[in-house]
Amino acid sequence: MPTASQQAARMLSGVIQKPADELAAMLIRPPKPEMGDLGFPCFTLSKELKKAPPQIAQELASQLSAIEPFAEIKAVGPYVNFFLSTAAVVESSAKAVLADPDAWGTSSDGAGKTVVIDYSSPNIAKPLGVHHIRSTMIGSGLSRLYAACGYKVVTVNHLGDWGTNFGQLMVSYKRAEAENPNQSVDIDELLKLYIRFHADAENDESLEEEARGWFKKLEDGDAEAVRLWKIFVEESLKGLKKLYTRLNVSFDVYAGESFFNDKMEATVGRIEKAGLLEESEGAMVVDLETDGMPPCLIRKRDGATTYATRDLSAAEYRHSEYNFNKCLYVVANQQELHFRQVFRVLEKMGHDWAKGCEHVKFGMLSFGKGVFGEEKATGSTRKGHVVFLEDVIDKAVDAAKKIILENARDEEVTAGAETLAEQVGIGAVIFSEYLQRRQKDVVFTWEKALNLQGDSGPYLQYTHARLSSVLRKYGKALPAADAIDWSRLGTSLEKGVLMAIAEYPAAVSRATSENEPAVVADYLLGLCAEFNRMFTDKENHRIVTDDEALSQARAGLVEAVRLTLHNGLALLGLAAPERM
RNA sequence: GCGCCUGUAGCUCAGUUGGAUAGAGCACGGGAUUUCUAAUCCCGCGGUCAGAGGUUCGAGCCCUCUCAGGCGCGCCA
Repeated sequence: MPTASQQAARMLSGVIQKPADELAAMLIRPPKPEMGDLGFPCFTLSKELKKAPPQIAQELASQLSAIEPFAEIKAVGPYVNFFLSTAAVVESSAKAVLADPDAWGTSSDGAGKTVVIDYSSPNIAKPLGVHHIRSTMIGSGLSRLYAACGYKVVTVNHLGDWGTNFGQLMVSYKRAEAENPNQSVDIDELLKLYIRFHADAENDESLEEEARGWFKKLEDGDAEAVRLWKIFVEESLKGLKKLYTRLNVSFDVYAGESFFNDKMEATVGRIEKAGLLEESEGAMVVDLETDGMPPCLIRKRDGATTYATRDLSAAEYRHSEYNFNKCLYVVANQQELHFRQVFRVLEKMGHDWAKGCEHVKFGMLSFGKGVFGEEKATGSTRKGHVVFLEDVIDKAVDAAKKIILENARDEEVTAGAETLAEQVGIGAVIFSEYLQRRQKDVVFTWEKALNLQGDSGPYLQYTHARLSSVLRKYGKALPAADAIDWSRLGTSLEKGVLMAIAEYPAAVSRATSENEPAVVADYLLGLCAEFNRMFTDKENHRIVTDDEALSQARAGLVEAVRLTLHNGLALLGLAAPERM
């Protein structure tokens, strides 16, 4: 079925000597709905026709007669504006949703393609801080977005489970164990050990040396070092997964850095074989001067590999294992140069597939005034300057619970307050990440984190609860979409809601192509605003009325909004409560 | 010094590939509930789109330069 733009372009093509696709590209959306749904600017024609744009618009409009999908075509200033008929809008919105709710917003754009998404990827052995929410939410949003577009998605958590910090932990643990033989190793205890190490190391430089020694032991396979490492990893993962579950986040694969320990030599061999490896200042590097970048360090002076080597190895592994078309790295801005280097080296190695690798970068999270004293601060786990993600979630859940109990309108809400508070509080935390485009830096404040009103997750969830509530009041099953008399809809508020519904699939595909889940969040806020505007106009837009046909059409509209919102919330990982 | 990112209302942000009078939320002031959920909605207030040039019939958007902030630039990851 041709889109409205294509149809408008075809009609224009009949009265202007220009190909329809060229005209379709010129169509724009008028700034206000009263002005029409599509607009054709006449400025460019002005030159060749030697007439004023408004005159051209008049003449064109008079030559066009409004036939479906348009109800009216008229000149407005220098534009020819097209007004869609309500019937046409219903076709691409309410009817489409109700016909197949699960398919609404999905596409087959990515059919047959695989995308690997590397996200969250925290350094373990310490709990997640709020800043981890960025990669975690952007990545999980993208994984659902790509799945909705028909891609096969493989999500990977590239855990930081290797490095000298484990040596530090071992030193700290050994010292603690000497004082207390029953020293625990749960996640909270590990953090204390970490902080303690850095506190102790300030006064005793030998500790750093000792930590490097322990890490060396770990690399050499020393039994005690390996035993401790395994315990640390296991305990960390336990805490981590608990939090992921609450956030509705999951991974297909946990392949941490240690996983590539035995794979890097082969990668270095391939780099060498490609003639890329050269010696520089005692280290082995790949020169990237012709690419305008500093050299990529492959092997340190002491022969050890680097994180670049590890990422090269991981990319090769991922490609051979999953044969991806795209491989996304949801990692902070800071690593931009690193990934540019890695991708370039992969290309130089002859890996054509490296073109499918993409760094999905995002801005930094810092702490606003009042979080750690009166100045802005960047997080430093070493100083104990962390806001734990779990604390943020818990506080948000508490705040939600308080409001739920204050506002509880019926027994069922009160009875389900615990579960609901968890859904709403976490919804607020998740959604706050989607409130701005990923490239923006974020300043964390408790006030923002705990906001449950305005542009927020709870606002969307509240709207969903309202929609559900009206449908309960309507109380009847809706017939098939074709059996509903949609012509009963037609007020400007109703049309606004229908138009908003119709835009959902485009929002999903744009969010995916731009790797920007925030587009969906933004869309949902707009959809809810449209609905709430209509819903609060109780005089003219009552849903349950004595006029059965009208009620049915409006209930159908409500259900279409609800399903769209439901699907959108699911994409972002938010629960869609039916009461609150 | 070089590279990447950001700069839009007091604050936090949108702005759909260059089109019409630049939009939301928060904050502030006013208003809406005898009837489907007020975590909502409506009205008002609020703008030199960082600045200067340029391209264009038309620029928040494209080009150049400047300014401000963030991040990065081999042996931490």
